[in-house]
Amino acid sequence: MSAKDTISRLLRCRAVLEKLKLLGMVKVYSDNLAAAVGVSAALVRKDFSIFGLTGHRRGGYRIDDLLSQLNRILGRDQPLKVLIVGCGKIGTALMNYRGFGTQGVRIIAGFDVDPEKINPNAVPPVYPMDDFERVMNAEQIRVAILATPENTAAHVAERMIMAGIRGILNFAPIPLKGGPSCLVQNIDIALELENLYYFVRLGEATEERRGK
Amino acid sequence: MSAKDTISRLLRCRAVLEKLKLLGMVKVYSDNLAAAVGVSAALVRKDFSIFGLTGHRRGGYRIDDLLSQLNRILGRDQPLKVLIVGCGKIGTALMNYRGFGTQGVRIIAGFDVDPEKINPNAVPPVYPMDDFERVMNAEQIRVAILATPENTAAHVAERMIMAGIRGILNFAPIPLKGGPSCLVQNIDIALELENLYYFVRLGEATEERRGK
DNA sequence: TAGATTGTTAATCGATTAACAATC
DNA sequence: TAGATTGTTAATCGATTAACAATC
Repeated sequence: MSAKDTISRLLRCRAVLEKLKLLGMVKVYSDNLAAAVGVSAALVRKDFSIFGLTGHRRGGYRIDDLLSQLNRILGRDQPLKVLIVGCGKIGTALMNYRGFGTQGVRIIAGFDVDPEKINPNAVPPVYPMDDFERVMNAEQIRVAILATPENTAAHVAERMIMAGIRGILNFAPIPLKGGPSCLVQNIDIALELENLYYFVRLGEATEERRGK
Repeated sequence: MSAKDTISRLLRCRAVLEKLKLLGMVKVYSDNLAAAVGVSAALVRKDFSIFGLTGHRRGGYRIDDLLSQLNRILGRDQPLKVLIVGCGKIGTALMNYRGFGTQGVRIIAGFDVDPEKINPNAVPPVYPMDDFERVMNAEQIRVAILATPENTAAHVAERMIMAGIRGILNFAPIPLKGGPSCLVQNIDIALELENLYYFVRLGEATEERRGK
């Protein structure tokens, strides 16, 4: 899906632009952005043109302008509020993840069925799973991270979807399918490792062949 | 990159096949696999044909045969040994991740610069970063997970690559680029959430329009 | 002006799908 | 045999790139 890839690239452009701005830079060329994001300059301009992001012929792009246009498109007005379901190791790690603060992601609460994990006074608080629907509605949240063990993941996801969650980032070690009312993005860590390993071995195989 | 996608699909097919085998099933059709993996049957057969995986006209595929052929291609002979660099919240969570055991991924050790994190008696053990090269060579490891904070990630990655690591799965909240000797797969959690959120909002927008 | 960069169009490339002959 | 499924080819689809006129 290219729409997805286009948005990914725009998000990465935004991250780069924010860093450039902090460094005090004022303008940037498609060439610079492309190098920073790791794609071709033509593709950066193409992505921009899809959303009507414009610069100045000969003069590149004003970083401020580009950022405010990107923020309008990508929605950076309010922070992205997220719930975490499953407060085991991974869930807990994500509760206080450093990478979120800078990116405008805010973890509002965690949920678990294990009474020992509950702690409404922590920041973010951890509530019993029974409170999920209530908190979700009270805070108007539509995106959640799923981080339960494999055996409960599908069941829990169903409950979240029933409650009205529209997007799930799934860290459970089993891929889930979305549905008409809910998008699912699976993060399959074991699969990523095995995929990486395949190409590592492939590279070694071709190296050996060359070496001969 | 399709090669990457093809391998991902084959890995997912393998995972499905292993479950079917546990259930006592003997044969499977491209149709079944496709539904389980969430792609078209034609694509499953296409992926198979790229690697010469064959079944029986009219008779589908024998699960045992397919599994052993897939294992040959994807390399399931020995477990995939992995090191983790950075034993903060995320790194520690991955140290004992349940999803790895079943998939043949084995975390051999973790590393950190913080003396308080060191524990050579834990399973897996956590060593000082100074021991990285030694352990990597002793265990013949080529793939590692990077889970340090943003500010040290690039520097640490460089050290890992110098040491001879060939593949890095990067959980640090800053995308890294690979190089000729090392592949990098970035897991950018904030970006995944923002991407998901974009399409959630997009869906809501079109729903509203329909509602009118 | 001369030179450089954008914005966009057309060309290319590659992945997926459709379709069907082969065949069990 | 009749029917169903594979393996593969050709068609389609879509994303990326190349190229260049517009223009600052």
